[in-house]
Amino acid sequence: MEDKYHHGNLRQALIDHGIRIINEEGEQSLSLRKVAAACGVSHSAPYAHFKDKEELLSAIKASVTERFTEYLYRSVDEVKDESAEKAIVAMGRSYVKFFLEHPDYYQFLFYNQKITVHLTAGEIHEEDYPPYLLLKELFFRYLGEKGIALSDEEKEIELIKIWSTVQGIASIACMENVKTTKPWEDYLDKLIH
Amino acid sequence: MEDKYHHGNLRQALIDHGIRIINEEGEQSLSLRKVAAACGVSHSAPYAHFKDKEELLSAIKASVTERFTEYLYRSVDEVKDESAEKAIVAMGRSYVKFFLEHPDYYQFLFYNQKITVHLTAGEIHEEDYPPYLLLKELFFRYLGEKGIALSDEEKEIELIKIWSTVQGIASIACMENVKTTKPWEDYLDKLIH
DNA sequence: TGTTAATCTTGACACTGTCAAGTTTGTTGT
DNA sequence: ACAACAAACTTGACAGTGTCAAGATTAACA
Repeated sequence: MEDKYHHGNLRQALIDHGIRIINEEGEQSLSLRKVAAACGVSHSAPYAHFKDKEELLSAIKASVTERFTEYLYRSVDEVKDESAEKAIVAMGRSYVKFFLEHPDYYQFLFYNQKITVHLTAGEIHEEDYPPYLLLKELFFRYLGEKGIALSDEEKEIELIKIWSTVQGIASIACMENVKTTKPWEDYLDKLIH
Repeated sequence: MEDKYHHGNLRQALIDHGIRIINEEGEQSLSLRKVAAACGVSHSAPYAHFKDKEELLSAIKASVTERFTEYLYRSVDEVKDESAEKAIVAMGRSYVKFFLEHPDYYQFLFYNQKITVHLTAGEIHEEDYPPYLLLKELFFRYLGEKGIALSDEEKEIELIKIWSTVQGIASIACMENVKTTKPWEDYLDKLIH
């Protein structure tokens, strides 16, 4: 750092301060100039690392997605000695909890149509979206433990149903204008019918 | 209209052009000045009707929510002679279809944390959120038709599960970066287990 | 008909994203 | 060691933004 002309690691600093600002002040109030100032560089410095604001947001989004994925894996790991059903519920709870702990991340991750996640490279299909992979793995383990046999099609339908339920509950829990009468945790207990 | 100093119905014109712009160019590119220009009025004119940009967006949001609700009711009405289960599926399909037809509305309706819907006045609780009321009505009819008896708690849990599943599927269907292998309609067929 | 309040305009301000041009520094080839 | 080059960063400018204050126009009403 210090007072060098070259920052040293501006790219990562921009991402980190960007995440902090989004979480503290909301996405709306994140500006390139503000992030630059937070990193102690001039207002145009970010353009050496990102084509435009969109590209910085995309990088921030990828970074948040990584943290989200780690968060899910950690929660599942904590109950790794118990049943797959417990693990799925644990994952669902963490899924929602993550966004309640970081209220601005939900909108940021899922609802910037102009931003596409680039975890590695290219578009993300369900098949290589890490949270989905985790759920898939757990669900297959669940089917094994229960001795349930399903066709591939039935499996996918069930998977999408579970995933979308969790996603939907997170969505509802994050909506400030819609309140459920029961705490959201209650809706996750019977995630698998 | 004409060349009068007083527009006549500027408030509604701002809302209508606002909706059009959001749907044509996306929410990001909606500015107060642009809407004002579209209405043929000076850049500060909107301030006679809305405190700030947020308040205009809030009015637009309420207007879109109304259209959304109407859209759902219409689709349910089209199958009013069939079973409640069919109606629920029809509603689910329309729920998703509405946002696929108006790609910018999804983010706009659900993910502007700073905007709260004011359909009549005050916050919206699940209890008086019209789409939820519709689903509730259909679900109770479904239970009657099937002769299923549930406790109030069980009823609510099932309702939230159905609602969040539909919401989640809409969410997934609207995500450009996540693609399912099957068309989203397939995941709605077995909405009720 | 005169007063008042609502509606709209004009002008200004700070802030935004972006670009062009110039400056500093690390790297690389000889 | 040194020149050449490319990457990283600065400075300055531009159009567009939300918002406010002050003034102009008009409708409504006493």
